[in-house]
Amino acid sequence: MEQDIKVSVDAVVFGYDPEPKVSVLLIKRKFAPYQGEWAIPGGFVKNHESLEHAIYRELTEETGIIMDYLEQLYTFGHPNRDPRSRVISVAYFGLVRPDTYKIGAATDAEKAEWFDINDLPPLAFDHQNILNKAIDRVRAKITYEPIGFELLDERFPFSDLENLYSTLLGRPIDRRNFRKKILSFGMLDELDEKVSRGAGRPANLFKFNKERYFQLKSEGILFEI
Amino acid sequence: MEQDIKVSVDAVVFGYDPEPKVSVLLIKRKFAPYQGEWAIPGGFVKNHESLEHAIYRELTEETGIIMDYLEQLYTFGHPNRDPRSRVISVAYFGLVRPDTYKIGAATDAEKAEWFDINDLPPLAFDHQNILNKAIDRVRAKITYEPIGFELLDERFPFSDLENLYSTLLGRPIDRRNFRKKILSFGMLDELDEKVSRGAGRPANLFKFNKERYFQLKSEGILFEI
DNA sequence: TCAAAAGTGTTAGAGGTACACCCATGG
DNA sequence: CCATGGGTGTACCTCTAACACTTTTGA
Repeated sequence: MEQDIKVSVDAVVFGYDPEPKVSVLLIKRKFAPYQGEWAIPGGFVKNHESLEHAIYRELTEETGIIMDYLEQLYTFGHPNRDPRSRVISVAYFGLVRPDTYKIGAATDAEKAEWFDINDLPPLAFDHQNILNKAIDRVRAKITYEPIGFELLDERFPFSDLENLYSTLLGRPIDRRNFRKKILSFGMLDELDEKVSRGAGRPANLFKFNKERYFQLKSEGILFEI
Repeated sequence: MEQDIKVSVDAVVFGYDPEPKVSVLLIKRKFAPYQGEWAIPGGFVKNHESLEHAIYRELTEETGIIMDYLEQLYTFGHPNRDPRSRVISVAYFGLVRPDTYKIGAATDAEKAEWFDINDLPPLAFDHQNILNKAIDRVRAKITYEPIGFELLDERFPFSDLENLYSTLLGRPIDRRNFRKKILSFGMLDELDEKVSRGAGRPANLFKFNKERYFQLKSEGILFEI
């Protein structure tokens, strides 16, 4: 008997809104099954495109967003995960910076919206599983690879980084120890620029130095929180 | 245009032969393409079986081996990775214990053989990529999860564990510090049994206590080398 | 001048790393 | 009795974790 299995790609796209909260991009489904329900963006792979190309294409079509970081997460293949037919889904997770985030939030054309990861609507298919796995992965990954910077503006005050980590990890962090540790890696450039956000002393801006990171990595010096 | 993509599963199965060396199970292909060349075992997924079921089935059919540990690795989907048509492969890696290992080595029925990971033949398709990724993953994973025990007999002398780690990590380890650290987790039961292997003082046997491991894990105590 | 956020050092304790000799057995 | 692999303790040093006050600005 001929194999009859469809292949789709789906992406859990994270954004960081320095309220602080971590958000996920969801779309409202236009067609059955699960019509009118929320789902993570994605769709079927075309015959001659790569999986990465497919996910970029779908995200552009459905949400207009462009990710700053993308990584394969897991492949979900349970035989009954789609009520129509056998569909396996190669899931990815993506990270976007706040400026992109803002644009995405305005793109109502396709009915895409950001949701706080602690306040999600019910999701179509097995998308809650996918989302849970993505959250676990991001949480674990920010402790040993510097992917957190992909959720911040290119130039950011140190407190944004602090808040991102303590929000994602779900626990308070010691500001002094955290700053000491991060700066000791020498992967951040301190800029001669300050930013003031309402009350309080203005903060110095920092920039993640990717070249320096790769150099240090090749010397065996690892990022780790 | 209708989607026409095939889905296969492939598994990189590791065994540990306390020579010491780490081996991978390969099969010699019977049919084109790449007829007569070595490849990692795998095959097409049936319409109504799960991906895990598919990989277990294929491994039984092709090599007669039963894995002690299996984990999804990555999904390879480049449009040209199979010369016949579009095929995406969900890759897994598996670990087997030496007793299973021995049986597998004898199962010549399907022309399956073990190869030292440092002395491999050229591989069909993109299987070298898959293998590289699997090796990287296993190497990284044994440092933060106790999967190494799935490569040893249920009861093993401590030196087997030492040799496994130093072989996989590709560097010498300090015997005293390693033993101190591993035993400090309290995940190993020391048995009242010794084993003698040729010359030298007989070694005490140990056993990995899985229940204790999960208990400690739930208390937040993590395995880490 | 007050509220709010940024910036900054020290100390005690835990954990990691380096290191060498004796023990038990088989041949 | 000798070759081979098994088993063990200590000291230094680095890294982590705990902890509170001063500075700079906007309102």
